[in-house]
Amino acid sequence: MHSPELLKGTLQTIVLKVLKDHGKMYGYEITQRVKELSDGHILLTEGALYPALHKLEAEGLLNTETVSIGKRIRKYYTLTSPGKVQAKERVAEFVDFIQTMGSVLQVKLN
Amino acid sequence: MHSPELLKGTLQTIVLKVLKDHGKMYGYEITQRVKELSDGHILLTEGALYPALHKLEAEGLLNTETVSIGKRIRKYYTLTSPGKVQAKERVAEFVDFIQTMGSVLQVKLN
DNA sequence: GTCTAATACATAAATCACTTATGTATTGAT
DNA sequence: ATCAATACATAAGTGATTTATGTATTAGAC
Repeated sequence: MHSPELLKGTLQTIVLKVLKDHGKMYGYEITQRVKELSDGHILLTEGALYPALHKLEAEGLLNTETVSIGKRIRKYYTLTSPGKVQAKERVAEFVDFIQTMGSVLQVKLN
Repeated sequence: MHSPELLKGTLQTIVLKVLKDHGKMYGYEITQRVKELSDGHILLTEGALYPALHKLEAEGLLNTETVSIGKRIRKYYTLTSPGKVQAKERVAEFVDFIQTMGSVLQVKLN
């Protein structure tokens, strides 16, 4: 894991983009996918993820569909149309931020 | 300005690296330099900067030298030896973080 | 056949960096 | 003279995230 400080403010961006790239997903699946994509470096905590999902849903960026797998419950999330727009915007904003930080820290990112 | 969320956790890294690159600097000067380097995108607030400087000093990463310019006071900060090491580590950590985020968000940074 | 880890959701209290607000005082510009 | 910029500082409030806790199912190890 990285110093978790840096991760602050990136959770929603990560969730939106991962959902955009992988379509319908449920919470636990998102944590696993992000763990995979980050090579074990980013471990989303449930205490952060679930409230974030609820918030994004309340803002109309996500739709939910609850499915029963045997006796276990899964809540699948998908992006709404505004959600797709937001995903794009958030990623663009992040890239922009990185560019700026590159200038300030005088580092090359590639 | 960017969404300020993303900036969280980067303040110490910025301060340490700017001090490493520009040598002896005082607080206000740091805000101006960062503003310049970031093309006006990153505006450090005093309420964040001064406490951060005090904290870094308390941790032994910075040395201070108070100078009177006429009747105005300036507190110049320089990196200590551990401060230089930290500057390097923090930047490396940030670059690492960016790399990881690039994988998760599937974006190319360059 | 039972115990542990993994799966899967959820919420509440505590933390902590940072914003916002406020304060003091000097200097330069109009 | 007045306002903006320079230059420091601290305290209250905010809010995303961590940590802690809770419930319940399923798969694998021994």
